[in-house]
Amino acid sequence: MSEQPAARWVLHVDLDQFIAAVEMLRRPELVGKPVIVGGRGDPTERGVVSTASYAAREHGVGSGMPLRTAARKIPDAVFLPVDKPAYDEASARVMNTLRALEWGGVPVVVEVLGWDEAFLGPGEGHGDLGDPRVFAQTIRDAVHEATDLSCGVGIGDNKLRAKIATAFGKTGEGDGSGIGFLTAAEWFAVMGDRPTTALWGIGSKIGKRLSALGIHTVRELAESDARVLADAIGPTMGPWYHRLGRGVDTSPVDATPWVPRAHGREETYQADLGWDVVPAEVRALTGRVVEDIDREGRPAARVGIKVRYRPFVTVSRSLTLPAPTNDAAVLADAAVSLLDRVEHDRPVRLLGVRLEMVEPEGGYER
DNA sequence: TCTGGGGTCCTAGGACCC
DNA sequence: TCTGGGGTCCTAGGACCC
Repeated sequence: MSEQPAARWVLHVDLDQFIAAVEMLRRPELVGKPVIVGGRGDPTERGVVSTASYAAREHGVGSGMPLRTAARKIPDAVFLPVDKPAYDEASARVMNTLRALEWGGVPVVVEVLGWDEAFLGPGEGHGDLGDPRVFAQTIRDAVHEATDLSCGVGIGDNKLRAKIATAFGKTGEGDGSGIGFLTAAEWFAVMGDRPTTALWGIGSKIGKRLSALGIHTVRELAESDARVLADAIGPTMGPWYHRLGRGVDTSPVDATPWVPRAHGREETYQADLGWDVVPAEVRALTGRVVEDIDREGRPAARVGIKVRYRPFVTVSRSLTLPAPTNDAAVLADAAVSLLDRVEHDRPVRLLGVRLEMVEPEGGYER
């Protein structure tokens, strides 16, 4: 009673503590130490942790935690600023290494997910794929050889299961082998009793809404009524969560280069901003985003701003331009005009500007 | 002690059109 | 007498991911 076609292997590659590992490559003396990368590297400033090394994670420090909280937990940790160009470069080396691999006699298909993750699938016209565990180890060896970085690999019969499987091989989360395995045959034995938030795509908010419906585990989600979920959560998301519960995912591994839909900049200020300087800041942020869309070569069709007054008090406003443009002055005027639609009675903690680009001819491929 | 910064996609309600 | 139904676009907000 399989819900899926015969296994067609998907592998998920995830670099270990990627950002911290890149920092350790150029500062070998940091290996084994609690290293925390985030913000400008000053734990007395507003900012959060981007990545903590495994040694730091042992003390309860993790991504998203305020730097000040991390500093309280590990006063003698090494704090480093985020160095985006260095991670871009290391990531490109890893992805190029993956794209050079062959599996079953033809190049693999590589779908990049971010700086430190990718899905790999068999290429068109492949021959015998052999044992996917053998290829998983080939991946780990090749990445280590080319970059000195280590990675975990998840093996699944679709992307969802491959992604979840990765953690099962990681030190601290799994058996430490570096390779995890999860297919339809193991789905309910492995995932059935876990909370719905163990699924990729269900976070704390949806987890709570599902709990309110009496759905706490992956098995309960799989056995729930998709129509009830559609009514309660929405016609698209409800049925999708139901498929997640069953481990169903038919999306292909797709190497099509990603075409960005929008670019934005936001900044949390170390000291809250008075309204006398807010318009100038919005203009400056807009100017930086215009540089990004100029590189994309498509004009902006919509402009949005975000204003945060205090933690958790955030509003956004947006408008559609009369005609698409990449004229920096016009876009800055539009962004500033949106400020008229928000309250001016309190100082500002964060400002954001977002430009949505016109669709390329023929629309987005994915 | 007090939540970054980069994104994507979905939902809901109102306006408007035929 | 008494407010259809389908569709699109726009805006604000929410949720999720890395």
